[in-house]
Amino acid sequence: MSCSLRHETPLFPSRPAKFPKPRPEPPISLNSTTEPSFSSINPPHNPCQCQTSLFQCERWLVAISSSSSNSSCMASLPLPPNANLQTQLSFSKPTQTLSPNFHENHKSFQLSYKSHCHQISSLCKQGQIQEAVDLFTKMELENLQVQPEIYGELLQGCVYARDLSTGQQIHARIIKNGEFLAGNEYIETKLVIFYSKCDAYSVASRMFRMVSSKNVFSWAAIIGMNCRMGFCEEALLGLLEMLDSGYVPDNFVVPNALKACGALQWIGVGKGIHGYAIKMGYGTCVFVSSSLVDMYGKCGAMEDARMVFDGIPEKNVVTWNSLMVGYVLNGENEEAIKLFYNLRMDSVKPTQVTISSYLSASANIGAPDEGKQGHSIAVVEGLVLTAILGSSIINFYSKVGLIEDAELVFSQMAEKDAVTWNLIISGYVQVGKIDKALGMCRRMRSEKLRFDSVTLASLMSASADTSNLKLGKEGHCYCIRNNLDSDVVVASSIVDMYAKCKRIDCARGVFDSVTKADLVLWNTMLAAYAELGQSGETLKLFYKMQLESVPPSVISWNSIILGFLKNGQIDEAKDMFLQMQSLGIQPNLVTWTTLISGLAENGFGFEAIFAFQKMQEAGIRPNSLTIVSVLSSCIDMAMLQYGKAIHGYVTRHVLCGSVPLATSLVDMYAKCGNIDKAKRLFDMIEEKAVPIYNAMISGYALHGQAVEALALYKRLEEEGKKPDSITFTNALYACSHSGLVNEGLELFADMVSKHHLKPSMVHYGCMVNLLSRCGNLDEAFRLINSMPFEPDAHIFGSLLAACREHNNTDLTKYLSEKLLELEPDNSGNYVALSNAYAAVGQWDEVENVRHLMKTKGLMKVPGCSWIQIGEESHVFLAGDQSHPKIEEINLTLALLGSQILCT
DNA sequence: ATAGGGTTAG
Repeated sequence: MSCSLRHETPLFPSRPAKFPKPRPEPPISLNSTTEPSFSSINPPHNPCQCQTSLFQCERWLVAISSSSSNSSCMASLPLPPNANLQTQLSFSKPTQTLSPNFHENHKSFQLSYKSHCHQISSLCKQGQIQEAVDLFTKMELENLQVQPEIYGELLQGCVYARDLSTGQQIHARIIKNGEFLAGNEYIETKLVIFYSKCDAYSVASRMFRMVSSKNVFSWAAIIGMNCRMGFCEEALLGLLEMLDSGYVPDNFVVPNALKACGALQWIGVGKGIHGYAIKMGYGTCVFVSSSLVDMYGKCGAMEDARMVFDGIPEKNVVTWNSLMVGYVLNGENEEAIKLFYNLRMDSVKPTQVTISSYLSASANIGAPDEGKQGHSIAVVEGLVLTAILGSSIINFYSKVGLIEDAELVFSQMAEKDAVTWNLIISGYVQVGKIDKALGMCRRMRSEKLRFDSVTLASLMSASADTSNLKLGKEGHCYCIRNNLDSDVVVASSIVDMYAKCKRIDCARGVFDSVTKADLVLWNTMLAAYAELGQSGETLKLFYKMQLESVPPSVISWNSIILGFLKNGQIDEAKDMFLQMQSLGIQPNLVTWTTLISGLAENGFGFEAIFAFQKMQEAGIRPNSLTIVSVLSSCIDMAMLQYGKAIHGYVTRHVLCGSVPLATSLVDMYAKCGNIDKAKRLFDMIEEKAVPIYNAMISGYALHGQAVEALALYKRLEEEGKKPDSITFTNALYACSHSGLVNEGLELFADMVSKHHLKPSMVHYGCMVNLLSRCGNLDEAFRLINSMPFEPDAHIFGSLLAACREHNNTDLTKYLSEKLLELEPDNSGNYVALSNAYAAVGQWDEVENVRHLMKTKGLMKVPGCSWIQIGEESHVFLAGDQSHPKIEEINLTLALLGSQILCT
């Protein structure tokens, strides 16, 4: 899989457009070419003393009021791009001359006036604001005296349509009318409501402060606007000020105030308002009680939310939705799902909100059947597939691993936004379909949607998963150019990307550049050091985070333990394991599994098994990873009986089905000496993955059953599966163990020409071993010369092992010098060395090598629990086929010509 | 009055 972008549309544009910060309101300047903003709108105290004139500002017509002292912009009228100023002016300023037959027509004018007003009103209610304004203009042109209510209706129409610019035109005409409408409470209130609803924050609040007549409606509008725009404290302050000035917050204000409490999680204030609402008799208002349910849910008080909910006699769908949202928010997904069931039983018609929340709950607990029902109900109910509903469905399918279904919904959606795209992208990333994710990114860009921090977090995660440093760097640069790198989530993903691409220095650089690190970011950096076994750096960071008042989570502790284990510091790891518990952090599944596998990998098989028992006593259910680690310890200790017990546990707890686990079990039986049982288990597995074949082949190889091993390799090929590098290591080892030179050579050739695999040092090592064991040292040396790399210690080890046969003192001397120069890095090589000395009878040297091994702490073959150096070597091979050093282990065994000790 | 997206540990 290639993520190269060379021949594709570049994912990240090299010269991105400036990334504008979202602005609630456009800037203003009379001589600027941009749209005027409202920040400089400064309504005069007494509009009737003002004269209003109109100026054109590029495409904008601006109403300017000139009072005696200064002139300021009052409102703006957008003009169509090619509008002629003159016509526009005459259009807005009808002549004052009366038509000659005015009086004759007066009666019919009155009739048409009424019908016009009625028509305007109904047009406004239908949301046809433009048509209403046209009719209104017609009335003005006909010199009909327009009553204040009409302006109110029109403004209300603009509120429905959220049409800011048309409302501004109405405002301008109100100002033009000067004396007639000045100080009209109804109009002023409507204007405040209009600007508030359109989220024109500064105009609305300024105007509200200016108007002489405040009332419950304008207060409600201002509080609501503050709430919507996230100024929750201001909203609540408004409520207090309102009460203070003697206005009585009604059942329209209370929901907004409750919303602010919910957003701030101020449950105390929320409860106060709850009390007020009950006293005022709003308890029966479904708007108020639904808001209470929502507020308690947002504050995490689900019992209270439920109590309010249960006390509502006439619930509507919003009430149900609010409670369900609360459950989802507080992680009580099962409750949310139960509630949906009750809602259905109550014959409540679900809305998009219902389905979205229900799907969130289903996605969170990975309940495919439940979620599918939600999708079906949405279809049956004929709900429109909006961006939000569609996104919820996509999120659900991708979280339960049904990416194809997510794709289908995605293709059906007419209305997609950045969230929709981000969901499908992260869905692909999560299932490892990185190319598809990148393709979606390109499509997203071609639809003129910009990548945001969420897109980049997914992209960085994709780069991390594939160790694609090039893509990662490009993404990082994009983040810098577009100010996305200040987002901690993005920063975490960048740090993780650099760490997984083996650039710990870059990771640390990015980490250090973040000013407000959160827990996840600290944990990301800790994990990066831990993975490398840099326990010192991990620990330093661990202390540093606490100095900066970020309390470590169980994840942080897990990294500390991992760091020590990766560095072989078993005692320190165990100490940390105890420390975390004394500080009240309970080890979780990951902690136990880290500990168990760390102990196993460091050769502490008994301790690993002991820890596994402790884990069960602590009531933590192991998963397949834990079992694999324990099995590797069983193999290590050749504890067939315990391995069988684990097998029983796996069967009882239905943990089967995992490929690594099945592989491990086959491996365990094979390596613990029960090859027949291994074969029986192997045959029982229906869908056999390549690693399971590898385990079985390795088992046969270890038992010297090379013919069976090669037959299995053939079978693997016949079944159309692709042998991998480990398959060849094991099969070559079988040949080498049984001295099957021709078969080995054939395998080696197959590997290169038929399966296009590049032999690694290990494969060359196997071949050298095979050739030299069969006495064909010339061929072995020829192969070494043809290798694309310098021979390593293993190769010399192999050759040394061959010296046992030849008792060639000179060659032993030469090879052992070479090997010692290379500083043999595992005990296998030392063993080979010592065996070679033993073969030529240099027992002093044998003792020297043993001593060397002891001082280097290498008395163990990696993954092998015990060896006996000398004429006979007994080895218990540890590790399953996914052991990180499996190739080395297999080779070491080949070197040793070891015997399996059967139990 | 209610709804959708991203990052960390074995």
